[in-house]
Amino acid sequence: MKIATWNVNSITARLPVVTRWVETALPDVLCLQELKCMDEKFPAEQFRELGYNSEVFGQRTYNGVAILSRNAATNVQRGFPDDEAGAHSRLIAATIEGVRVVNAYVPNGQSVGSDKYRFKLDWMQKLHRFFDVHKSGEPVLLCGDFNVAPEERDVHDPTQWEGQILFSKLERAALEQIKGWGFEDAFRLHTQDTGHYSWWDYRQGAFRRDAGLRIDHIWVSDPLARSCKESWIDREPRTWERPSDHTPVIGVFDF
DNA sequence: ATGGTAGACAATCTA
Repeated sequence: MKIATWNVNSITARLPVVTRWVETALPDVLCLQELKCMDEKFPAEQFRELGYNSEVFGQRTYNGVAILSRNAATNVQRGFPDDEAGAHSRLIAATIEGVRVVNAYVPNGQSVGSDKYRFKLDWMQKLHRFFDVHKSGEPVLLCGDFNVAPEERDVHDPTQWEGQILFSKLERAALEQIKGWGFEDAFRLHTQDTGHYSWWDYRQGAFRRDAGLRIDHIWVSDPLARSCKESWIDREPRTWERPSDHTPVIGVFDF
């Protein structure tokens, strides 16, 4: 099973780039974030032609997540169980080939200490509690745009980023709390060095300078960690015309 | 020092 996660920053703007990548990468499962469109605008037919089923949790203008899969997705869950009407579309989960796949778009948080920062920390607490119903012996995979770089080696300039949004102490602690459920970072099962990033700001030539952060992740419970053959970040789509500011993260499992 | 760029959607908001 080959699974990928990608924040596409508008699926309608990014459709050419995403279909081009899918045609050669051929993931079995593709988790998308930041669709920026409602369910009825999602290009499900185009993905159907490429052989994918789409489970979509859209939202007008902001957010929106989807799980595309070659095989059937069952028990699809949209949002947190206690979400009220008008809650952000940031979470979708489905069972595919026996794996509980959870696709999360963690809030950006804007700036440390802001209302959006507190919303981010609250949302991450909710995500932590979301796994209360699962045991770490089950095959569970949590992926998406976590909007947090876990460690210094995931940041191009840790000194500059220390205490900033995406790399502040409380965000990293909240991430550790979620991980404490029993997750392992699939990417770090195989690669230990620095210089691997999944996001580069559109501004100030960040990609050209390789001024990136590793904020998109695939986390897995023990049964999946033991069957994880490879995990990498494919930075090629970030070099294409009209790219997303994020690039796909991939994991391959014998499962 | 509060920019810089991209997207949605029509004056700002979010990232």
